[in-house]
Order: sequence, then C-alpha cells, then structure tokens
Amino acid sequence: MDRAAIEGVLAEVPHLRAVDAAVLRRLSGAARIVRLERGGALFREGDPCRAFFVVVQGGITLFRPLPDGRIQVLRRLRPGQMFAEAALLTMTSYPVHAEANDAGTEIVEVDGKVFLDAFRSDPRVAAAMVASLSNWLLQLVDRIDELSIANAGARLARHLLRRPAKSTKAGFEVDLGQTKKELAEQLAIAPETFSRLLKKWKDAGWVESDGNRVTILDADALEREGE
Amino acid sequence: MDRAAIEGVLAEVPHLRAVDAAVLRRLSGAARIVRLERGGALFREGDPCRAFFVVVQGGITLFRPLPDGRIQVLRRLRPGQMFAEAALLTMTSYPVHAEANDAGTEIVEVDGKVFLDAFRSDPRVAAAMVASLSNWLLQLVDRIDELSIANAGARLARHLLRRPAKSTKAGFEVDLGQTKKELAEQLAIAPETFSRLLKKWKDAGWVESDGNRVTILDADALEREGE
DNA sequence: CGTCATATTGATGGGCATCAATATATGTGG
DNA sequence: CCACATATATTGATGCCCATCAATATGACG
Repeated sequence: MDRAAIEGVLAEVPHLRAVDAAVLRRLSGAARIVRLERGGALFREGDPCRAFFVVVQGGITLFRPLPDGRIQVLRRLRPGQMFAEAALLTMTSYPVHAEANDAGTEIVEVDGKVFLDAFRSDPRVAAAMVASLSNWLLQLVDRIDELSIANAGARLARHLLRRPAKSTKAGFEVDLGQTKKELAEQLAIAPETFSRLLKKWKDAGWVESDGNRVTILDADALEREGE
Repeated sequence: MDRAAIEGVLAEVPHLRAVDAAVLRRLSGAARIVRLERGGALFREGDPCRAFFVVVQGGITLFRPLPDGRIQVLRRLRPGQMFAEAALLTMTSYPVHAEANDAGTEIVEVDGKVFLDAFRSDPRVAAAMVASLSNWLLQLVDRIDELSIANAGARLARHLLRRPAKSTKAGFEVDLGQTKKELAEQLAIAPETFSRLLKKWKDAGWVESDGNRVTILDADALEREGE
C-alpha cells in the first residue's frame, strides 16, 4: 500500500472529511501499514503514545482488563474508523489495550508528531478532533447506559433494538457484528445466559436467529423486555 | 455577581487556564448567573444546546434515566468544573439531564454563540476543549470500569481505593463526597447492600466509618476484595 | 420537637453465574 | 475431502449474591 492509497484511507475517515487534502497528504507521508494476526496487540495500556490509527481491514478491540480476569470491551473498531487520537493529543500513554480481533487485520499508523503539528496549526483539524472526541463521548455514554441496566435480558433487548437493522418481509434483521460470545462479553452476560435468553425469545416467537444474524419479529415485546 | 467576578470564575477552571484573558473577558460578558434549588433542572435531555456552564457553588448531577425508573449518574460536578461544552460544540441538543443536587447551587451560564466564536477563532480555546473532552473520556472509561465489575463488594472497594485520601495515624481517610445513598446509586448497589458491606468490613477491622467519612485501616484486604 | 430523608438490620426469593456435558461450527493438515 | 483439533454454542443442574420488601433507627432541618 503506497502513500496515495493511505491518503485515500484517511480521506474516507468520517471526521477527517473536512480536513484539507494538503494536510491529509502530509499525514499520509508520515504513515505506515501495520498488519496483525488475530489477538495481536497493537498497543497496550501504559505504552507511550506514538501514533494514531485508522482501521483498513479486519477489526480492533479496545479494552481494559478487569480485576477478576475478564475484560471490559470499550469499543470495537471497524474499517474506516480512527482511534487513539485522543490519547495522542492529551496523554503520554495509552489508557487502554488495543488488539486485533480478526486475522489479517490491517491498520494505518500515522506518526504522532506530524499529527500534533497539523492539529496545532490547522483549526479544521482541531475541529475534526473535537467532533471525533465528542462522538467517543456519546459512544461511551451509551455503553454506560447498557451496563447500568441490571437486568441481563433488558440489556440484550436494548442492544438488539439499537443496532442498525435491515427491514425484511419477516421483521428487522440485525447483524450482531461479532460472535455471540463476544457480544455476551461486551454486555457483561455469561454466554450461557445469552443463549438461554435467545432461546426463550425464539420460543415466544419474538425473534428468529441464524448464526450471528437475528431477526426481530416482535419489536414491541422486546421493547417491553427492555424495561 | 458582576462581570469581573464571573471572569474570575472562568479563569479558575482548570482547562481554561491557558486561554487568553481577553477571550475570558469576552466570554464573561456573555455570561450570567443561574441559581437552583436542590433537584432543580438546569437542562433536560433533548433541550437545545444554548450555553455551557461552570459550577460556582453547590453541585450538579449529570444523569440519564434508565428504563426501569432508576437513573444512571454520569458525573457529579463540583465548584470550578466546566460542563456541557462538548454538547455545545458538536450537538444540537443535550444528551443528558442536569440537575442541582444541593440547595443554593450557583452556576455560571456562558452564551453558546459567543463561545463558539471563540472556539473557532482561537486555537488555544480549541486546544482547551480537546483537553477537557479528553478528561471526560477518561472519567467515563473509569465509570465503565466501575460498572463492569459484577461483584458489588469489589465495586465499592475499588471506588474507595481510588478516591483521594488523607493519610492519618490510623489509616487513609476518604470522604465519600456525597451521601451513601447517592454513592450506592452511582455504583449501582442497593443502599441496603451498601450498608451491609460497610458493616462487614468494619466487623472485619478493615475500615472505620463516621458519617460519610471512611477510614481505610487495611488497604490490602480491600484490594483483595476488589478482585 | 415533629417531620422527612437517610441509614441500618432482618427475612425472602429470583436472576444469573458457575460447573459440567454435549453439540455444532470453524479451521488445519494429511 | 475427510479426520482431527479447537473454538463456539447450547442445554441442564446447582448455588449464591444481591435486590426487594419490611420495620426500625438515626440524623437533618425548619
């Protein structure tokens, strides 16, 4: 992947759309491609901030270890998404772990120093960063919302209802976007409980499920479950 | 409270320290004082963003209602802290509720339009915003950490150990900073459970407690509880 | 001192994690 | 392409943590 291709990747990042092409060219000149295997660490909590990143292919999980040995997933990043820019701007070390969750994950790594220069000299970059951080805030608030619901069934129901859905003849088809085990982990539900909930709802005729696709047949019923 | 006094309040906000006095003067000229009774709403989720705020006296709770009727506290703000700037910068309406949690709460309300102008024209304001947003991110990540711990005792133990503590002859004295009921709510623990946990630890000789002050006698024991 | 919020203590039940076993899916090398 | 290995998913049985309901105690405040 050459410089021009990297610039193309950067130009596709939602929050960088408003940034001048000249700046993107400068950033892409200070960028390189990183390839990771599934489970490979991009950086670990406490590592010095040296760069920010954009996912090209595969996916990255940002997480923190919990004292009981489990992990808390903060966000799963998909192609086209930017991350670690906040740490770069205001911290000396990353506050979370970042790992690839797919084989063949590809990341654009943009040098931090060059990026900081751009941030300081270009108000549009600064504005882009504020927009991105703000988006992060909302995501985290949503995650807090999810976790605050004591009821496991309510947590799952709400999550399903908030996912992007494709309308089909039967109902709304939702792609979980990850394995059931991973989603269960993210919602702080035991995989067994997850499975039982889905079965209960299938038996009740509220949902259908095939692999990691769930079709919501009775959204109202799920809505009630989420209360 | 006159314009100069308001400017003094703004100048004391950690993230605005690096901002030019001239800009602060401009902001304070577009500011006013708001007084609230305990429980009084400063704004509600969905209200159009018209201003950002600094707490002068008392306290403000940012929260979201949960479907089960409880609320999720996102943050409690104390004098000198700024909030709602993120919403102002990137959203059209506030994403959370804000209420006074003390009688006689005083807030500086800075007009949003004037602030936006300052943000767009002054890179130092933009940098200040990024720092502030970043701080918010860390706070929320910590809150997620807290909530992700399934064990109620572990949640409380960790919270106590992370609070600013004053070293005394007996151990570390921690001020809960709010009523036990409120803290319990924030940690998603029933007040009864909270009480029982504290009693258990007192009986075990790990802590002392008097009102909303807790003295940690055996931090190691609490540390183990938090795992 | 009375009123109301907060805090404590007890009894009970349900939700959900845990352990265990099996089934299904995914992937790998011969 | 099949056989094997490994990860994921399902289903069952058990126990415990913690929310809930209830009653009383303590504290805050006008």
